[in-house]
Amino acid sequence: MTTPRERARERTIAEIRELAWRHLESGGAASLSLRAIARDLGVVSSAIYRYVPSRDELLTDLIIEGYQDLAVAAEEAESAARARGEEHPRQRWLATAHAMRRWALRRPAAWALLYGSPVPDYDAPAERTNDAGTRTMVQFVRIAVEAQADVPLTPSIPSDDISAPLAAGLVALAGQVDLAGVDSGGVLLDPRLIAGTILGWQGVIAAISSEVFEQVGPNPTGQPREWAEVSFRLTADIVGLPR
Amino acid sequence: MTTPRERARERTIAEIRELAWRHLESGGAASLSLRAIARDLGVVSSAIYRYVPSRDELLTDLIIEGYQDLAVAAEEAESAARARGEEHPRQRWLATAHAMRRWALRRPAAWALLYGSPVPDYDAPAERTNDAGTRTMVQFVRIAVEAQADVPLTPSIPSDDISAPLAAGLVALAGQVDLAGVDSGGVLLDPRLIAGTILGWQGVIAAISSEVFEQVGPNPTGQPREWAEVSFRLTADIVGLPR
DNA sequence: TGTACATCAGTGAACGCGCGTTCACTGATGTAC
DNA sequence: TGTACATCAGTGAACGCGCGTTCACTGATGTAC
Repeated sequence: MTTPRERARERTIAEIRELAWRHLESGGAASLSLRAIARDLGVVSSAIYRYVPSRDELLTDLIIEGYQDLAVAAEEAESAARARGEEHPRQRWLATAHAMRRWALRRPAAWALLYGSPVPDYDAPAERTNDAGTRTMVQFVRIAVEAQADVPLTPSIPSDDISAPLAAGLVALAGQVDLAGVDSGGVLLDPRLIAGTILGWQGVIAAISSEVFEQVGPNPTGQPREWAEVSFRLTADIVGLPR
Repeated sequence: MTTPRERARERTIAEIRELAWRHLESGGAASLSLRAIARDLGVVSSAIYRYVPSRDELLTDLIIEGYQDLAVAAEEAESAARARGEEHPRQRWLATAHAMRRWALRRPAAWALLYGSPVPDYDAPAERTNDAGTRTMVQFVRIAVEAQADVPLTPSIPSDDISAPLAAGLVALAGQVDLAGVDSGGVLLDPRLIAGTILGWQGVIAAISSEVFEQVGPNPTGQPREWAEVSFRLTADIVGLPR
């Protein structure tokens, strides 16, 4: 049961977030300023402190919101691919990757906030951002695990490349991730599969960052989407998803 | 023939660069301030304008210097590997990648400046940074080309994955890079090799960024060097360097 | 239903801080005759 | 070798800007009796 006052409050908070994103999109995290938001809100600068405890808190909220929004886009794209009849794990993997890329191109500054260099003078509290931050990774893990249930995957990582301590570290790492909704049946404990999935996920992010941040210059190949597709296919190969 | 005054001037400029790096290392590009440098230099704030035309110019200089320093470290590491008897292209590729990683771990903020998200309110003038920025890439290209002269490489990119327009784009891209010192003999015009090298280079950078920016959390596997080695080997596979 | 009180949104001034850049200047170091 | 002048490093004040955060306050909106 919400009172009108509560609803007004919610609306104001939502508007603050929206304005914050707009500033972020145009000027980067360093130029996110509570005073500027207050100005846009048509309110005196001290008034935002009714709604936001501090600049850093707002940033943390935005980061979490960004991860969630990205993950939702990625999950919806996978569902849509399934609905379209693209049910092979590889197709779903690629659909997920392309959805992440589209999201990044639509919101480059948001992408930079999530996957660019850390914001100076700000430390993201890992205990609050971790679950949201690993959600896309979990999605890739789920795809890999479900594929594994069908056909044994052969990640393109030679077994010899992974020492016993590293294998142990990978298993421990997998244990830290919130794998709700992933029915692993113990499969995930295969260090090569964990390694492949993480590296695949990392590869997807890398390809997107390279394009968004224009590391090789603007539109280097002239065929950005296809170029991304080539990269993404390689990441699927790393995990060993059959072609 | 340099006068004492000129030498003093050079020393001051060098000191400014050094202080700038120190600030960069501790606070990121956004917190690079001419005033702060002046303070450390023991001089009034307006005096730096004797040596530096503006903040943005200084940033550009630092970026170029960073790329060059990284490239020198990478090139020296490859030479050292050769001198050690590690002459196989794959060994040299890995030695180069590891050198880049060590550089990034030693100078994380410098790495962020080069390969992190773009600095807000600053546009790097591509015509001044490009040559330095592609120098490590050229090194990988050289290794690939020299390997190709020995044994034909088979990049792990199916030919079918590259359309005619993309192939043309890749060839054009290769033409833009300063390939001084690389005797290609026309080999580089193979789009798959170009694609593989770029993706391999990109993969090396991605693996390093992931570690430096702690994208999967701090020290996720417990075996950072070995984990990097696994990633780097995959990048060598992409280019098709024989094991 | 009417009144007294509590809650909350928003105000306005202020604190203390930092920044890039310009400008007229002093005084030391170099150069030309 | 000595003097007159030019060059250059560094000063100090200022302009105009922005920021996060605190604090005592007004006035409207809600709540309890």
